[in-house]
Amino acid sequence: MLTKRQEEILKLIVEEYIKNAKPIGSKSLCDQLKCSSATIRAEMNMLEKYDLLEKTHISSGRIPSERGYRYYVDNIMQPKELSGEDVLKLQTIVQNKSLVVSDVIAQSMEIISELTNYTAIVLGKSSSDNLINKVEVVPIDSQKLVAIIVTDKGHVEHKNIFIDGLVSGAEIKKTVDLINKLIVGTPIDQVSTVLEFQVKPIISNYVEQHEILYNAFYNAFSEFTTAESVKMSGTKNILMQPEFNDADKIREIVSKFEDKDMVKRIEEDNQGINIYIGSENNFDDDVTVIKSKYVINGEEGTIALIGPKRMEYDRVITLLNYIIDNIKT
Amino acid sequence: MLTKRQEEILKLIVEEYIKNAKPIGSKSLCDQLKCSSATIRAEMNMLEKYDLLEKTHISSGRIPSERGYRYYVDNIMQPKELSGEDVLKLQTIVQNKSLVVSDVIAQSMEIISELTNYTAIVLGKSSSDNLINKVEVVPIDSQKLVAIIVTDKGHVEHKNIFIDGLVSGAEIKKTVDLINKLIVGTPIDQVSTVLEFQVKPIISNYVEQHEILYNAFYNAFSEFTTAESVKMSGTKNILMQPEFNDADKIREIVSKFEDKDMVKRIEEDNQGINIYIGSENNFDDDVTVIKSKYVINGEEGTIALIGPKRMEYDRVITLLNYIIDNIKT
DNA sequence: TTTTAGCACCTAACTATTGACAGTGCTAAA
DNA sequence: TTTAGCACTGTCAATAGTTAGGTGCTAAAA
Repeated sequence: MLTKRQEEILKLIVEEYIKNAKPIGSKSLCDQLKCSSATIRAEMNMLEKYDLLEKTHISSGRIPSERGYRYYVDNIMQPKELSGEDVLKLQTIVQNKSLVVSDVIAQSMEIISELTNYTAIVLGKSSSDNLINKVEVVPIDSQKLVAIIVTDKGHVEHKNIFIDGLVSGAEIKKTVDLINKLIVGTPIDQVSTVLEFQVKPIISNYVEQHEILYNAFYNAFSEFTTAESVKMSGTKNILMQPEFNDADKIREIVSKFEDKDMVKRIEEDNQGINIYIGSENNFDDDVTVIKSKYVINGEEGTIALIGPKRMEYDRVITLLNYIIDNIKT
Repeated sequence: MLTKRQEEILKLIVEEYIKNAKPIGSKSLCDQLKCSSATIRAEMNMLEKYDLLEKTHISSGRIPSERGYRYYVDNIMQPKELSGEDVLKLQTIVQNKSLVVSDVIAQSMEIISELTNYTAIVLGKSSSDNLINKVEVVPIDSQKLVAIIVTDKGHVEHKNIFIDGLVSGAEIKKTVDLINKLIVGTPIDQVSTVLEFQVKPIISNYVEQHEILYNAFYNAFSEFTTAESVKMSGTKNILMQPEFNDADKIREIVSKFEDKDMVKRIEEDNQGINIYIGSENNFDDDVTVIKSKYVINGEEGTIALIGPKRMEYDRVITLLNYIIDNIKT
C-alpha cells in the first residue's frame, strides 16, 4: 500500500513526464512537496522497489514504469473536464444530422486525433444488426454486373460480378428478382446461408443457366459479410513524439500501420474504455492503445487511439467517452 | 559533348550507385576501363565540371548529380527486358477478367510496388466518359436516403441525403423517377448541370415539396463529380531506402504521404512515361517521381512510382509500360 | 523515528584529439 | 595521353576529459 505522499510523488512524476518526456529529478519536486530532495529521493527509491518508477540510467531522474502508468490510471487519475475548445470542435460533427453514424464516428475520431496528436483508428464491422434493405444489380456489359447491397442502416457495398459464360439479360433479371424476394430483411452476415438454403434449392425452377448464375452471385455475396473497414487518421502524429526519435522505430511503426492485419488486432471485445499500456497491448510495446467497442444503432466496431505510453490518459478518456455517449441516433 | 569513355564512366557510376548507394572511387573502375585510377580521376573531374557527378565531401568518391541521372535517363539508359518473374506476377492481375479496369490498375501497381520496393500511387479520376447508367435511391428513415449512382463503366458511388423537413415517400419517389428519366446517359461531370437546367425547371409541376427535395439532391449529386480516388501502396518501401536513414526525413515523407493535397500534386497531364528527378518534381527534392497519365476505356487517372533518385529507371519504365500497354479492355 | 545536509559517485552529452582509411588533385615522367 | 607518386583532405571510430544533473548513503538534526 502506498502512502499519501508516495501517491502524490507518483502522480507528479507521471503528469510531469506526460508533459515533457524528460526524467524527473528529486530536486524539482521539493517545492510542491515542501520537503528536501533527500526525502523525496528516499520515497522515489521505495516507488522504484515497488516497480512503479524506473531510471533511464543509474544516476538519472525517474520516469514511470508500465506498472506506474497502470497504477496512475487505476488509482490516481481523476476524470478531466472537457475544455470548451475541445467540445466545440466535436459538437459540430456529432450534431450534424446529415451524417450517418459511421461517418460521425470517423470524423469525430479525426478531430480527436488532431486535438490530441495521437493516431486514431476506427475499425468498422458490418453488424449482424444490419439487415438487407435492397439488392440492386446493374449490368455493365455482357459478362459484367455490379451488385449493390444497401442495408437498413444505410450501409452501401458493391461488388463486381463476372459471369463466366453467355447468359441473357432476362435470366439475370429473373435471378436478381428471386434473390431480392428472398433476401430482403436478412442480417448481412447470413446472406450466404440464405443463398445456399433458400435460393439454391429453387433457382433451377426459374432460371435457365442457374448454375453459372448461382455461383457468380454466391461468390460475390459471400464476401459482403467479411468486409471490415479500417480508417486511420493522424498516422504521422505518433511518429512526431520524441520517444520515437529513431529512424528504425519509425519505420517499424509505419510498417505496422500499413499492415492491415496488424491494425485489425486493435479490435476490442469489451464495452467501455479500455487501456492497454505498452506490453499490455498486442500492437507495439512502446505505445499505449486506448480503445472501446461501440454498438450504436446497429453500427458496430472499435474506436482506438494510439499514442506514446506517456499519453494524456485523463483527457483521452474524456474525449472518447464524449463520443460514445453523444452519438446515439 | 561527352566522349565515349566519359559516358562509360557515368554509366558505370550511375548503375553502381543505384545498386549500392555508396560513393564510387576511381580505383574501383580500373578493371572495367582498363586504365589507371589517375586517368579515371581526371575524367571524373571533367564530369564533375559538367555537373554530372558530385562528391559528398572533398575527398570522397563520386555520386551522380541530378543532371547526371537526367543525362543517364535521356542518353545512356537502354530499355530493359522484363524478367520472367516480373511478367508472371503482373499477368495474373492483368488477365483477370472479373476485375474492372480501375481494380486491375490498382492491383498491378500494388504488385509493382512490391517488385521494386518503391511506393506506388494511383490517382483515379471519374472521367467525363463515364455516363450515368442508373440512379437508385433507398430510404433509410424518414429523413435519410442513400443515393447510389452507377456509371456505364461500372463505377459505383453513393451519398447520404438528409431531407431537412417532412416529406412523404411518394414525393421522394416521384423526384427520383424524374431525375432518373432525365439523367441517365449524362456524363458524370455534367450531372449538376442537368439537375439545374432540366430537372429544376419542371420539378415543381410534379412534386409538392420540390424546393426541399431539389436542394437535397442537388447538394448530394454535385459532389459526385469531384470525387477523386487516391490509392497508395508500399508507403513504407521508400522509407526503407538507405538515403532516408534519418528520423526527420522519414517524418517529412510520411507527412507528405498523409496529406492528400500533396499526393494529388503527383497528377500527370502528359501521355507516356514521365520522369521527374529530385527538384524536377513538386513532391520532394530527395525523390524521383515517375508517372504516367492513363486513359483506358473511359477510366482516366495517373499512375506513379515514388522512389529514391537512384531509382532503377530502366526496370521501372519497362514495368509501367507493361501495364499501360496491356490493360485495354 | 523522520528529515535533512553533505559527500562520494554515476552517466549522458559534449568537446577535443588522434590514427587509420579511402579517396582526391596535381605534377613530372613515361 | 597516360601513369606513378605524393601531399592533402574529410569521415569514421576510438579515446579521453569536462560538465551538468542526477543518485545513494550516512551521520547529524529535528
